Amino acid sequence: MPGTSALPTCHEVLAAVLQVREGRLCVLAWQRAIAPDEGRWALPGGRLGDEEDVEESVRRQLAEKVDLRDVAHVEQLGVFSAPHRVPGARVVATAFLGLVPSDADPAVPGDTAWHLVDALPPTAFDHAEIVTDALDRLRAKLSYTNIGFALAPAEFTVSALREIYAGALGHPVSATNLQRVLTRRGQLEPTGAVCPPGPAGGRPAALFRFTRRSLRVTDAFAVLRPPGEGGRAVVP
Amino acid sequence: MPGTSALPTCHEVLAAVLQVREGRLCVLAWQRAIAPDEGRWALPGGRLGDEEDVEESVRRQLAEKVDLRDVAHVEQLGVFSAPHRVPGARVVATAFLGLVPSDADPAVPGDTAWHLVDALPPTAFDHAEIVTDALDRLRAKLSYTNIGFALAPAEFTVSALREIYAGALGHPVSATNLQRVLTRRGQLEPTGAVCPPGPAGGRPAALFRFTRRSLRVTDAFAVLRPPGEGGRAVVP
DNA sequence: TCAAAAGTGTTACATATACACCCATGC
DNA sequence: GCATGGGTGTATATGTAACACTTTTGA
Repeated sequence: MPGTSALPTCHEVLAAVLQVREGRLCVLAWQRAIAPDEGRWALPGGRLGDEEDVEESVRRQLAEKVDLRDVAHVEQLGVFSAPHRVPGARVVATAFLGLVPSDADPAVPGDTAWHLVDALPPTAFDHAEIVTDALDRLRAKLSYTNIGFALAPAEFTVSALREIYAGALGHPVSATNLQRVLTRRGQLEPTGAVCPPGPAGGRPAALFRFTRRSLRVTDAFAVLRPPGEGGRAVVP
Repeated sequence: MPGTSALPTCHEVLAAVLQVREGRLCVLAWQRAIAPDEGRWALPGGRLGDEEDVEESVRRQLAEKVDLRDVAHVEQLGVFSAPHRVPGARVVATAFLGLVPSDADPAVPGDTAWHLVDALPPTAFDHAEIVTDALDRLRAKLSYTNIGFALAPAEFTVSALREIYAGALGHPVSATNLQRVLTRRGQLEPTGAVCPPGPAGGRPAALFRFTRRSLRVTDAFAVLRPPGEGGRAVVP
């Protein structure tokens, strides 16, 4: 049986934590102080513990870097398992996407910083690939789920939300259409409150919130939906 | 640091291999002959080898159950890592979705059989959950990718394709609309040949093929696409 | 000529984009 | 009043579902 021999492997979890900061999408990373890959930037994470699954592990380890309450959504991206992806004994990694609302400003350790995703400094091991996968996942899900809730504050104006979507997607987004699409899908509701205008004047902006703050597919069955269901599929 | 201690773990791969057989979606499983979970049905897979990544491993191991040429598509579903998901030493599993064209009839070992996904016999460990994830993934991707190529023969009539889609999705599908949608997206092209009608007569059906036989997103950016791009996004 | 199966045309509907227009506030 | 930003109305484009209708064969 070629290839097998069942040397024990270690298992680690790694998270690409994304946040829109000042309209630009950023990822959290820390700078390695020791070899291998000394000086390069690595994603937060660490060894899987004996009595936790990978989801629990990544949440536990993120709590060491940022306040867990700041991480609004975590989801698995996939396994990175190239035999020599890190030097030394074999380590298989499960990669995660984590999202932080744009109004959170968690205290991070001194070796840790936010980096613009499109100006990433040299990264350790295969971590750049994980960031790419996280970006792809986020951008895809922005179009067919309510995942925006995890990037937005609890309450926000449509303008603020527009800026978040534009920053995350990397292209301009129309506030007009964003509001209409999200409202039609039942993702957005007005809080009733308004946000006073700035010094330059202008009509006060209404405040909105996401109706749900957990992941939900809002545009399932784009085609080939079951007959007779008319509108959108209902995904519980 | 709670939870950690870094006992070495083993890593296995598991595959939910799906095929539409006689219009019904089936999954490949083998019956365990020994404890634990003796007599229950398990997904094909096995230990990760030292010099292969998980993708290579699952393809290698599937080759032991079915001819590799019969497996048209393999993709990662995710990690299953509950601490005691299998008895004894800890094993972390990477689960895969595998797809076999409906005209393939691979020789499978004596302990292995195809089962209707909606009448699955008792399964071993957490394998039922993997099958559920595989189903969800397949059904979602049928609506926004060309993944149907992996379930269909090299050439087929629209009627045959309709039956495959209906079997996989679990609900009726209109041949008329299926042809139009897939054609418009550039997934389908006529081969020029026709298939003679059966004994009951009828107009001979044209034969079609998928234009590409590797996974491709054909309906990206359902909403919130970049401004001015008009039609569909181009995904290389 | 009729029944059966395949394929096309047409209409209705849903949803998204673009853009013009109206609203509410500070100065 | 006027500039500034916020929000709505409306036309247009796209794409899918439903269904009637035509085409092509075997008996």
